[in-house]
Parts: sequence; structure tokens; C-alpha cells
Amino acid sequence: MSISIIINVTRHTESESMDVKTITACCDGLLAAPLGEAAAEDLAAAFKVMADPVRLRLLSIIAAQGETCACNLTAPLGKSQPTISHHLSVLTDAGLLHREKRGKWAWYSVAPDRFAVLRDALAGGPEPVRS
Amino acid sequence: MSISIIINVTRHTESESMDVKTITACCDGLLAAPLGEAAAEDLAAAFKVMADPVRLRLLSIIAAQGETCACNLTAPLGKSQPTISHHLSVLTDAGLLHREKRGKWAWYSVAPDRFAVLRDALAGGPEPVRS
DNA sequence: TTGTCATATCGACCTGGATCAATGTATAGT
DNA sequence: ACTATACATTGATCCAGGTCGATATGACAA
Repeated sequence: MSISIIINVTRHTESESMDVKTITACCDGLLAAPLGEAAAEDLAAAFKVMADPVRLRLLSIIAAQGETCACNLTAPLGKSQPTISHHLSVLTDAGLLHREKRGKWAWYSVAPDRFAVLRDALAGGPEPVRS
Repeated sequence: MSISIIINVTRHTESESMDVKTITACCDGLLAAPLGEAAAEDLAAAFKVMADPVRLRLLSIIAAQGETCACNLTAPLGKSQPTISHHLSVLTDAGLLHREKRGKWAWYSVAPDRFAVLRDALAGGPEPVRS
């Protein structure tokens, strides 16, 4: 449990308006140093992706089942097909899911390394247990 | 960097409508097992607290400075006093900040252990690097 | 008490985004 | 060609919540 990963810490460079809103590292931990305005908005956008129960359930279901067809995701959440499709797009754009289209089906799988960026942001800063 | 903490994993019990929306653990990691509807909403609410650039900057500033007077937080963020007060209340209600009123001033400090709950949610699940 | 300062709360406005019906775009089968 | 299926996109509605001015509360000073 609680294994650290930390890959692809892309420290968002000059990339103007990065087209897709992929989640990237923005800082050395939320609690380590004051965030600038831009860094704060990047991080907030990343958390915003996680701040929806439907998206969290989609992630958890796909993670548990491995590569999953979108056709198996509409029913269990009790939402319409466009709504599920929308959330899957948000997660894919953020880099948290990988989409592969095969025939008329779309297969989704989780891209676990992206979560490290968020975990990193929550880490660092003053250690609470100073022995 | 990246120190794990994991205290107070209060696995939300039967507590009916827990009055304050304190962030509590809801599950063994987002990616470990499918989330139920209630667990997903709890986790989403927790992430929602983090999904605002002003709140992130408040957290990072207070973490960097240690205990901080609210009077020093209005100016640097360029927001009105009611707005800052609102965000400080959201963070305090979530258990991420601790408020102590001394005289007419309010002193805020971060409660780092609460972040472990969010870090936990991001952890677990299928390890991406299966050596 | 009266006044001032620090902060919280109220009320209202307004934007972002979740949602769905309808439609569009592929792909596969006949 | 036509039809059906799977998924994405469009457009519209609606609500949560960020924001601020105004006001309330509470603490200290004169």
C-alpha cells in the first residue's frame, strides 16, 4: 500500500497554452513553498479533474478491471451515454486515462504515473512528525 | 521529500451527516477497488476543497510561514477580505487548517496529517512498475 | 459609551461545469 | 446502397460555488 512512483515530472515549461490540459507537475509540493498564481491554477485544474464522483468511480472501475470497454461503463453509473463519454474525455485529456479505439469500441485503461504528480503536490513541506 | 504520514484514517463510519465536512478517508486507494456512490462523493468533496487556486495559495503561504495572521493573507492574493475569509473557512472546515483566535486576530496553521488521506486515495491500486 | 479595527456572515450576482436530448461520425454487417 | 451499433459532439438547461459590497460581531482603546 502507498507505493511512491514519481515519473514524468514534466515541470511545466514555457509551453504556451498547452492545447490539452494534461496534468503536469507544477511545484515542489504544495506545502514546501508559496505557489505563484500560474502554478496554483495549474494545480487547481488538476485537482478539479479529480473533484467529481462520477470521474472517481470511472477511474476506480477501470483500474480494478484493467482495460475496459466504454460500453461497460454507462450502465453501472446510472448516467447517460453522453455524460459518461464527456467524463472519459476529461480524464483522457488530463492524461489519467489512455484511450484506444478498436473497431467501434473504445477501450480505456488508467495511466497510473499521472497520479504521482498529484501525490507529489500533497507531499513535501514541513514534516508533521518531527521526531 | 515525499514522506508518507497516514494518521487518523477514520474510515468514515455510520456517522449520519457529519455536520462539518471534515476530510476523512473513504477507501483503500482510488485505484484499488471500485468506489461506491457515497465513497465517491466523499472523496470528490475532499478534492473539491483542493480544486481552487486561491485555497492552494493560502495553504502554501501558511505552510511556508508557519502560523499566520489572516491580516497578512488578504493583500498578497489580490482578493477581497470576505473572499479570503470564506476560503479560510472552507479549509478549516475540511480540517486542513487550524484556526486560533487571539484578540481580534485569527491565526491559521496547517494541519498536515489531513493531507495523508488525500495522498492515500491517490495511492494503492496496480503498481505501474512491476519489476 | 463611543469609536475603530479585524474578521465573519449575509445577500446577490455571475460564471463554470455537470447533465441530457438530439445529432454527428465512424465502423460493421447485410 | 441501407441499417444498426458505439461513441463523440453539439446545444441548452440548471445548479454549485467563487466573488464582492454591505452588514454584523467581537475585541480593544479612549
